[in-house]
Amino acid sequence: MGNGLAPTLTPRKSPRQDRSIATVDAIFEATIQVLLSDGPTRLTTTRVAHRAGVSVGTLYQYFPNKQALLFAVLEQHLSTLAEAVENACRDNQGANIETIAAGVVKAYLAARMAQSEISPALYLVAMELDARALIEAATRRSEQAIEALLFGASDGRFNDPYVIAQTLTAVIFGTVPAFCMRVMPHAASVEAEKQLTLMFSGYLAASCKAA
Amino acid sequence: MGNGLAPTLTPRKSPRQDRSIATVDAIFEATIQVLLSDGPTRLTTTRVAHRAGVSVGTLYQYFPNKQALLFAVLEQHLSTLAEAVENACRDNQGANIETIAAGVVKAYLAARMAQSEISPALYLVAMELDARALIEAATRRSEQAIEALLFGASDGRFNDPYVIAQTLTAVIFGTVPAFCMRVMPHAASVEAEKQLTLMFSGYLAASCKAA
DNA sequence: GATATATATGAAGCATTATTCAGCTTTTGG
DNA sequence: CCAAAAGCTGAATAATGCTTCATATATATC
Repeated sequence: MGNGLAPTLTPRKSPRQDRSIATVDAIFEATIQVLLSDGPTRLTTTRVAHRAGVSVGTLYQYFPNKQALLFAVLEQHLSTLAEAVENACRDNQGANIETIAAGVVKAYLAARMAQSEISPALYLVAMELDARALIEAATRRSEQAIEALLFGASDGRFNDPYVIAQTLTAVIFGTVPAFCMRVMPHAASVEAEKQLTLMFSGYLAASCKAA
Repeated sequence: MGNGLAPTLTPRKSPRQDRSIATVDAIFEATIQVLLSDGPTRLTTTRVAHRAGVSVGTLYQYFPNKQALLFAVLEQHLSTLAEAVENACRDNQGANIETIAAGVVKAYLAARMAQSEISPALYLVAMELDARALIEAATRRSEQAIEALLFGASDGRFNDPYVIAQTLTAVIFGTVPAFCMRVMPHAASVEAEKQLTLMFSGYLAASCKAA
C-alpha cells in the first residue's frame, strides 16, 4: 500500500516576517477546525485556506501539498499523547504497582479526552498518509518511558519489563480510542478509568509474581 | 460530522438470474481485493468493476453508490469478528476464569489474523461512512456474549458482569488493531496472545474478589 | 421462434479538487 | 521615500472519479 513516490512533506518556505508566522499558525489551526467541523474527507485545501482567512495560494507557499498539512497536525497530536505518558512515568518514579497503573491510565485518558474530538479524524488521516513512522515513534516513546518506570517500581522486579511495557502501550493506545468512539456519558469515562486501572494493576502484579 | 443527506445504502436491484448472482459476488470479492492491493483511497468504482470483470454500469445496477459497496464489506467483516467472540463464549460456558480469558483472546486474535490484511483498510472505511451503528452492533454482540459467559463462570460471581464485559470488549476490539498495525513477526503475535491472556485473567480474578 | 424481461456495456456528463502562476500588496532596510 | 524582498491573491489548469443512460446482449417464457 506504499504510495510509490514520496512527495516532500517538509515546508516549502519558512516564514520570515511576523505576518507570515501568524499566517502559518492560522492555517494550522484552520486545518484542525475543518477536520472537526467537516470531517477528513471534506477537508480541502481551499476550505482550509478560507477558514484561515487566506487564499489557497498562500497555503501552498508554506505547505508543499495537502498531505504535508495533515502530517503536521498528526505529528503534533501523537507527540502530545506520548508526552503525556512520559510525564506520568516521570512523576511516578519509584511508586508501587497500584499507583503506577493508576497514573499511566489517568494521564493518557486525560490527554486523549482533551483532544477527543479530533482524534478519530486523525486516525483516518494516519492511514491515508503513510504515517507508520510517526506512530512507531510515539509508541516507542511510550514503551521506553513505561519500561524505565517499571525498573524503578518499589513493589518488585519484572523479568521482562520491555514486553510488559509493549503490552501496556498497545492496550492504552488501542483501547482508549475504542472507548472514545462510542458516545460516552461522562460517568462512563470515570468507570472506564477505574476498570482499566484495575486491569493494569492486576496485570503488573501477576507479571511480578512470575519473576 | 453527520453527512447531512443519507443516500440509500440498500441494493438498487436484487439479482434474479444465476448470472447476476455471480456478478454481485464477483463485485463484492473485487472490492476486497482492491482494498487490499490498492488501498482505500485508490478504490474507485471503475477499478472495482474492472477487477470483477464487469463494467461500471453493471456495478451501479446493484449498488446505488460507492459507499454502499464499502458498507457491505464492512458489515461482513464486523459480523465475522463478533461471531468469533460469540462462538468462543459458547464453547467456554462454565469454564474457569483462566480458560475464559485464554479462550476469548485466542478466538478474537485468530479471527483478526485471518483478516489482518483487510482490517486496517476497513477501519478507514468505517470512519468515512457513518458506520457507528454497525460498530455499535458488533460491540453489543460481543458484550452480551461475554456477559453471559461470566454469569456461568465456575470460579466465582461478578457483581457487575456487564461493566466487565464492556471493558473486555473495548480492550480486545481496540488493542488488537494496535498490535496489528505494526509489522508483527509471528513470534510477537504468540507473545501478544500470552500477555493479553495474562492481563485478562488477572482482571477477572481481581473483579471476582471484589464481588 | 418471438416477445418480454433481465443483464451488461462504457463513453459522456458533471462535479470536485489539488496545484500553479502571473500579477498585486505589504514590509523591510537603507 | 524608494527599491528589493517577502507575502498574498484567486482565476485557470489539469486530473480524477462518481454516476447516468442510450444501446446492446443474454436469458426466460410461451
